[in-house]
Amino acid sequence: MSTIKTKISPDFIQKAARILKTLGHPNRIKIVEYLEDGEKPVSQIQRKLDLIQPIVSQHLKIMLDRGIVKYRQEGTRYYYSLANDFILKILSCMSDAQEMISKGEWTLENFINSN
Amino acid sequence: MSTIKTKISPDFIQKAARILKTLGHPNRIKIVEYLEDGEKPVSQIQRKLDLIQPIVSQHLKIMLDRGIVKYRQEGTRYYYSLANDFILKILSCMSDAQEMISKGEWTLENFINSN
DNA sequence: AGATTATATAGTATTATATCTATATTCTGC
DNA sequence: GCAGAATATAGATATAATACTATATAATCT
Repeated sequence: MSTIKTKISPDFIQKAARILKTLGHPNRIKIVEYLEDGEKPVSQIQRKLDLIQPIVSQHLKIMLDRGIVKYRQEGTRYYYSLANDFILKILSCMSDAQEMISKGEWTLENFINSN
Repeated sequence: MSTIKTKISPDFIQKAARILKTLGHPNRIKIVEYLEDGEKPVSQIQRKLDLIQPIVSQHLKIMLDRGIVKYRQEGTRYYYSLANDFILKILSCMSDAQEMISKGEWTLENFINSN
């Protein structure tokens, strides 16, 4: 019950929404998590997540455009990495949520009204 | 450069994505922020955010279904509030991001490849 | 130069979201 | 019971996101 007092400035709200929306996809979360311990070439991400190559490239492009990841090219390999460690804070926040939910302190889905 | 070490369990990733995606809309962020200091009836949210009523109700419904908000009915009024203060942590995380960006420590958009 | 590898990009079909308008529901006061 | 207020819900439509297939690019190796 701590008083958190958020204040996101009105013109930042659009950007904040964009960041959250971008992270709001399972594969992109997985990619970010996988990049946590350093840069990885596309092929390695692909194998790790068991996805076809264009899917990986497309998700990476989305995250590139939105400043979530960056890359470094070396020959024919593109090494992707997190543009900013900050992104991990959001994920670590989510792993806190996971804990709350597993402890039953938060019931995520409203099953009465579930879509 | 702190080592954050996220670990979100594979079966929680879907849920995490859903939460983030749900918050990934400007109006929903605004609603959550507005609910920060306590429950509010729909009409008040509507006036505050300058939106038409069905839009507000629909966003509230989405967040209700996903366990972000809850409500309490009193007569013809529906008082909505945050289902869990935890959501605010995510927003406070975003206000940190805002600060980083304003300080130039993070360049969000990749303007070369912007879509 | 030709073949191969790694990756990006284009095009497309499918599905999900968002917004709007219109209408239904539910409660209250008369 | 009727009128009005507050809110929900339905339906239509527009837009965006996703995933897939196919193809292009670009570097490397022979």
